[in-house]
Amino acid sequence: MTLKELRCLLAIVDAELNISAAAEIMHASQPSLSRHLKLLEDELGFQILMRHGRSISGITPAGQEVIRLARRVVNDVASIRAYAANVRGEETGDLVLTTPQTYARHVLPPVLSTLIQRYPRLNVRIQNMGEGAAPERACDNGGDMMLVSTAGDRVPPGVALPLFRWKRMVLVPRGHALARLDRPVALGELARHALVTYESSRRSDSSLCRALSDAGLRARFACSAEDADLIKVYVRAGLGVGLVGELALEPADHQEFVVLPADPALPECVAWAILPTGRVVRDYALDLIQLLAPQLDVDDIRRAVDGSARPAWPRPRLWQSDYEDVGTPVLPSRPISGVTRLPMQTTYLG
Amino acid sequence: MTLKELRCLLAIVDAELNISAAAEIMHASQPSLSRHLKLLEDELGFQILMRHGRSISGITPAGQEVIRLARRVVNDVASIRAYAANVRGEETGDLVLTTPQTYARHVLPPVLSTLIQRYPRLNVRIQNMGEGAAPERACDNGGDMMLVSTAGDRVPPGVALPLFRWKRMVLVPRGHALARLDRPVALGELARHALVTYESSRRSDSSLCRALSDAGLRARFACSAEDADLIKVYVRAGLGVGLVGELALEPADHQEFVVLPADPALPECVAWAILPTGRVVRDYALDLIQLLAPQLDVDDIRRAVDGSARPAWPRPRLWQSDYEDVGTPVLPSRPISGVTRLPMQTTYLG
DNA sequence: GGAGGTTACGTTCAACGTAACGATC
DNA sequence: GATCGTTACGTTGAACGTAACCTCC
Repeated sequence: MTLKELRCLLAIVDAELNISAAAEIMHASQPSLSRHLKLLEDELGFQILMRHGRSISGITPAGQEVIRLARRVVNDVASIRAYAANVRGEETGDLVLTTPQTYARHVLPPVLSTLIQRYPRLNVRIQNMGEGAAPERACDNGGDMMLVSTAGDRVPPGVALPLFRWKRMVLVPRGHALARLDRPVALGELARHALVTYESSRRSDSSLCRALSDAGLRARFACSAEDADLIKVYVRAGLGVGLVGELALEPADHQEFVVLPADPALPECVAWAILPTGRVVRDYALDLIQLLAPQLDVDDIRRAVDGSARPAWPRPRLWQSDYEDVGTPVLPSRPISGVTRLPMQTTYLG
Repeated sequence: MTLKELRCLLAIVDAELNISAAAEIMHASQPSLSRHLKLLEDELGFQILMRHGRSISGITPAGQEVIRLARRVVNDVASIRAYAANVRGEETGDLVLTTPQTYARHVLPPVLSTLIQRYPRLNVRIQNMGEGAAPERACDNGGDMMLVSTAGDRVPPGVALPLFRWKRMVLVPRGHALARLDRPVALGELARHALVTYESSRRSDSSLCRALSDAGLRARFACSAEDADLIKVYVRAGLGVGLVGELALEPADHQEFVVLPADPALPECVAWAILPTGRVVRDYALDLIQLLAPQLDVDDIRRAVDGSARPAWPRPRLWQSDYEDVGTPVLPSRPISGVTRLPMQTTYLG
């Protein structure tokens, strides 16, 4: 069994069981992958993938488990590489973020700007994700970090770091019935209007629906989107009362809309960073977390990821709406890596 | 980076940094290992091992971490192999047990006999271990399972399965002052005599010492051993009052000695099986656990090992001294493996 | 000078890609 | 007949072992 065989298997699986496509991705010939797969199956003594004659049609039950284990192996190898890159003080690499649109649009820009200033050759890739969706397959997608919002207690698997808290705000066009309130909008008032809010709030177990049903009320949705900016568009178009994260509000929105706090009974949301358990985290990924949540301790994070401790995280601070006004975010002093960096040529004498 | 390189690194480390010795173990030439190590170090960009000129003198700090990660990789690969062997219904393989002498001598014989009957080609290797020693490096030694005793709450790392409980018994020669008691020996009486007991009970945080000091008493040791049979020898020689696990008592001992229960204030001991977290467990290892602790659920164990659940284990039963009298232990019905076994030639159609 | 690690070199075999083939839709 | 996987085969290069070399006790 070789790493190459395992990587081929995963490539084939990730290419939706198309060997030719997987071969392209791996920059190898198709027969080569075919062969590696066969070798692996021969060694294990059973089929991993099911065949319809000559085409691959699925994964055997045992294959599922093999794939899970194979993923662990290649992740572990990636960890060694990442660790070495940290030791070398390498400042290049990939950073694959899976994040809801709201963070990508309203939280990450200044933060990533600072990060890229520090690591000019860093390659950040932002993968969009539904506001609250895909909590299960958290970090199995190979990404380095996932950002999620929760209002309840269901934290997805992996190492979950509470970054900051934020509140939802009510958004109505000037001249709307609620516009003259000048105080938090009560749950009852929310229930009386058609709402325009996040897709994820529509689920009956969402914090919004639960807060309303706890008060004996029920939400009525005019329209929902995954994207706070789209929500604004529909509020502007008069479809209903908007309910968005304060993160998404910019100065111009306060000009155009009337923005009111929501009933305090509507729970705060928490932004979490989810790190894959056991994988070594690159220094720049920790830097990103530091920028998002200065209250977190880097060593605590490392210990949590490698499983050697289960720290009690500090309560996250409230997000300040106009991040830029508070000054450009700063990076902690370097190096943050847990080990002393060795210049490559140094000969280590005992 | 290849698996071979990682394996070479570990072989060198495990051969106490002697490449030549490691080469012998790996059935390869010494320059080959030397080369693999160099390739790995070149790829990582820093030294893993420290050199005094041409001899290897130690491990760099970063190297320690690389070794830790490398161990994880090769363990994970071993897991794939073990899983495949389970799927194939393979009944051959190694089972490396690390166990205190008492279990090896008094608990395992009938159990392993049954196991070997079921798996005639199984290769069991028993590694001796101090009665309570080496709790940290639990399963890092590459073994499949570790048996330990605890009387307190300090359970070593890994997946700890409570197998059974046992009590300590007081052992005195016929004619000894305590011999006519015919009732449990009180703590005060124990403290008045020189004791002959397990090495591990000598530690000031042992359950024996704690029980005595809680009663304002202090133990006096005449002699201690890791081996219950040695303890009997010294009791026979009149060195003091013996204190041994009931497991270690055989019919002949009741003839020769006077055996009395110890004060109930002396806590019961629990026998634990420690499995390495995350490693796939071979079916025969689970069978062994079943024989030792029929109350444990096989699927619970699998879930605990792969990290997908953290079951509440049932309270272990009390060990019965004369195991053989209760009948030969029986194995659960087969197959216990979590997956359907595939005959090797079967073509899986989707 | 011996134990133990590195360098040099020739050989071998494993892995790759091209091309031909087969099967399935 | 187009798509996709397998088999066949020739070539190349990576990895191994032997032997020579170095170097520190």
